[in-house]
Amino acid sequence: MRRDVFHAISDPTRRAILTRLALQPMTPNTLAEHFDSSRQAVSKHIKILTECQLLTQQQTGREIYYHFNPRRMKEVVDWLESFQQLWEQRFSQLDQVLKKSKPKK
Amino acid sequence: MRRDVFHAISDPTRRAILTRLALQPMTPNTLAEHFDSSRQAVSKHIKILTECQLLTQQQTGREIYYHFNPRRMKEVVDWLESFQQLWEQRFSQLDQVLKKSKPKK
DNA sequence: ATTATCTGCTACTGAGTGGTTGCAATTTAA
DNA sequence: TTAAATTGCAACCACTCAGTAGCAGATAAT
Repeated sequence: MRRDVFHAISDPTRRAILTRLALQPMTPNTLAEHFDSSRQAVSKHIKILTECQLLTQQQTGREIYYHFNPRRMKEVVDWLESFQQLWEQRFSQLDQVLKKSKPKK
Repeated sequence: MRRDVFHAISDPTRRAILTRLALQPMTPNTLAEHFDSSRQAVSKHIKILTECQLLTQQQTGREIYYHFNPRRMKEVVDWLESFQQLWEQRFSQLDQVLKKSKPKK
């Protein structure tokens, strides 16, 4: 089963959950109150987010607080940055081609 | 049918396609030669990427060159940046709490 | 004119997804 | 001790997804 960060943030509900938990750690129950989805649906999203280490657990009694873990989000940031770099590099190569062809005219 | 950028980049093959096309515009056939997937599979990914405007077409004769369109990728960058901002803001709020509680000790 | 090439579209298949329901385990409250 | 609360897990359902195979339209080559 695929459990990578890109897949995790592809769902809008999961992105909303991440936003909530980035502001404040919460238990599944209190988290579910902020969404239209049921507790079980939210819990399933939490499981996916935990499995790819975007969330960490902190149990106190029967309650479990879930915290956002920014370390894994870096994977996405890194990909985007390298992609942007690639894209800009392509244009600089294009510039070189244009400079080389300029003297010919 | 869900056709947003986050879903589009959730597939590793599609990310590889985007990387290829960011370097150099290509036709589906030549693009498929760089992957293990069949032409039809690649073509399906191209369709998805085109529908969410991550790719643009440029037809010349019977060949269609697909170009990467960086504008839509900004949606992901923006979300990540606002998320990062949120995350850092949370810590600054935490700092304020710590500052307020410090005098008490 | 006929054949080959390039491409998109549709139907199909197996796997995965999001959601719901019910249940069991653990912890807290009465 | 008994009842309520919090949570995770498994089974199920309708839907989507990635991939394959076959076909049709348009263009290029012979």
